[in-house]
Amino acid sequence: MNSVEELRFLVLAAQREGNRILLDLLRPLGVSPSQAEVIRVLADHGPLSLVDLGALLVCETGSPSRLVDGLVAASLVERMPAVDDRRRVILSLTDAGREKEVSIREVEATLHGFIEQSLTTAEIASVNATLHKFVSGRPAGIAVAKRSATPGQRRYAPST
Amino acid sequence: MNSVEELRFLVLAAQREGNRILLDLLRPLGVSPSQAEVIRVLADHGPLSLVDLGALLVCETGSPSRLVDGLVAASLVERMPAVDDRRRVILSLTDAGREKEVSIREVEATLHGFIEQSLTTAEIASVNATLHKFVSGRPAGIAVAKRSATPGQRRYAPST
DNA sequence: ATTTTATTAATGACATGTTATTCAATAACA
DNA sequence: TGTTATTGAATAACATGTCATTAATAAAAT
Repeated sequence: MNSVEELRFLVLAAQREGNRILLDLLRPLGVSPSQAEVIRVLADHGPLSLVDLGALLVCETGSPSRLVDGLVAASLVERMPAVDDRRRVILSLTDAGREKEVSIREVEATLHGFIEQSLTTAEIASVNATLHKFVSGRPAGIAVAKRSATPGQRRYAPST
Repeated sequence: MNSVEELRFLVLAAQREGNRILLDLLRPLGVSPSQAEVIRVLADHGPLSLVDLGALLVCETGSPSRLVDGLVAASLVERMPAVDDRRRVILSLTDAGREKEVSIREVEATLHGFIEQSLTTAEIASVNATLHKFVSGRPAGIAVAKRSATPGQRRYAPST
């Protein structure tokens, strides 16, 4: 197997193994990795329509209707019709959603701890730079860029 | 967003975007990326039982019964009961499967060309080394290691 | 103003990824 | 040998990821 092919499968392997770890860590919270991403994006980027949410998600292309369905059913996300455009729906976290987000951040911190145990800061920065080159310009790359431009760790208490 | 979190999403983004490119390239062949992986593994690693195949796949954990189902339905893979152990099933490529494999290798070469346009050889080697550290010891990492230990490009003509 | 085009969200369809369960066949063991 | 434990494959169930289609609304064009 040449290096490029190995890269393909190592990226796939890293995604799968990371997802499985996250799956295990999130199981007690009753949310999936994709659902956790939605909750984190809604927490960080305020109320969003479905398309705007979709543009910030890495986990899925297109409009994440079904993904949001599950979160609404779990009373973690609220759907509100937009006042100025009745096609649009505005999504925001409920109180329960905001509480869930705190737990999700704790789980993510645990996962990040695991990752930092196997990789050095320099290695992480190097991989980030290279992968960024590959995905830049594509939807998932744009989503990551938009989100990494904003603070992931909340600097102030929630405005609620 | 800190570097570790960015790493998580860049790995996810790279996997998703790469998969979408492969999906498009494979569409004319009528096989999915996962099915293509099965065909490549069967071609390179000879007849295998379902569990042995599963151990070489990165795309899935557990025994890939359903994945193989589709390939058997498409007459690309053959199921044969093992003579010494009637629980086991021996999977091998049909003639059509071997022809399909040739096309799959061409598609992969195209994809690898795309990747090599955005990344240098040194970058690829560096990412590979780092991601390998992360997945080593885990099932998907073991699968990659086993497969990269064998020649991915066929050196001799098929024995058929 | 009316028609046409574009956008938003929802829905259905199909293959995947994961997990748990079931059943047959083999292995281990008393 | 007879019983129990383990293994291999198949199956079912549920949420995902992708794509196509549809209905309602808004925007653009004539």
